[in-house]
Amino acid sequence: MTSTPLVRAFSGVQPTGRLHLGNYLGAIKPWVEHQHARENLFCVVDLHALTVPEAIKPDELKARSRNVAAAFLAAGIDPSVSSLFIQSHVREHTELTWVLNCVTPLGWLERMTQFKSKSEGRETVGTGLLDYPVLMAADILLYDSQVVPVGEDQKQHIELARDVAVRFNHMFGETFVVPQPSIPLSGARVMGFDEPTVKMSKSIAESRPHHAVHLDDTPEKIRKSIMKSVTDAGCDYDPATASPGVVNLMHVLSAVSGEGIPSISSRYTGKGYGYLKQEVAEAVTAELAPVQDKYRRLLDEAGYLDQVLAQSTAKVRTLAEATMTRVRHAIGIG
RNA sequence: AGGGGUAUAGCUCAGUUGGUUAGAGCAGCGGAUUCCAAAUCCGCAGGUCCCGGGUUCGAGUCCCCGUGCCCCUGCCA
Repeated sequence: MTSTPLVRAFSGVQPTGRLHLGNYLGAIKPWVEHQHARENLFCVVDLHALTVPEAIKPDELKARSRNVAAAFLAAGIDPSVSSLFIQSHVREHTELTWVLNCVTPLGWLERMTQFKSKSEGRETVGTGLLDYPVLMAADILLYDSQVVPVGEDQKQHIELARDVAVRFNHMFGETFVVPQPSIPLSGARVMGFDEPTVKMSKSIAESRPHHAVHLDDTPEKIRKSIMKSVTDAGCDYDPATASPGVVNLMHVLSAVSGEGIPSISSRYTGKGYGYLKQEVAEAVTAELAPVQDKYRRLLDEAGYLDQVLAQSTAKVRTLAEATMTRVRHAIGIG
């Protein structure tokens, strides 16, 4: 049986902070639902987690990387279909980064908006923070990735990866596949429960417990965070005019139940927000329960997780080695 | 490299001539209130006072060494 090769997609997730409902509904769940549509490489990018050295907790980083991988499996990523591996386990990422560094003009990095916003106000900025987009380019180019599903905030980084690939190809001959950004699969954009005007964020959630619902939260905590979520003094469920917090709650409910926003809106018209919150809390708890169950089992008997990671790593390493051989040959090293 | 300034709670900062248990505002957490939230009120928690030495009965405070950051002046095959 032969089939046309699937488009290869690369997705990275940082092992910083705990995964939350926004990560789940916005990214993981849609990935699971569409994992047969293309060849997916899911990479826990622990090297990217080093870019803010003040935040590195060496004794926790390994565990966090494994936790993220376990969460992916628990959410339904099928390791026989998709690859799931940890970035630092494939050494070629760092080697390619150095080569690409030498090809990347400094100005390209200095004008990255994420670098500017992340370095703003910080006392010291490590070189790694500036170099972050090059590491990301290496991640993508190493596997001849054709598409990279990212949100608006990461689009500039994909463009940099393209620019670097084109520049290298131009200087040293056709070596890299030039990747395309792709709209992430129709994921919900979940806003912070305590501040519904900003996207739910792992870093904010670390200092504000009720900012997010985490994948490993207890039902009591889930309920509390949702009940405490910010709304307004009125009673408006019209998606066009309702306050951000109410709209966010309706989106979350829609994402887990599949019910359309207009239907939810009309069901609750005339009722207090408390009732909506209760339903959201119950729906989220029910949605997460089986995932949490599997997640705990995976971490309890770590053998399976390690085996999955080892198999995926071996598989993707073949791709990485092939690319690096081309790169070394093109540029004259190795 | 030299000179100066600075380092205290998650953030912004107080902290007297060296003196009891290092404080405030904001943020956070819990409670009251509210259909829920907000506002308000009550309460709670949070610190290696940058690291290491020294002086002293006693050091956040004084001295020395180191480190990070900011400013100035230089050096640079």
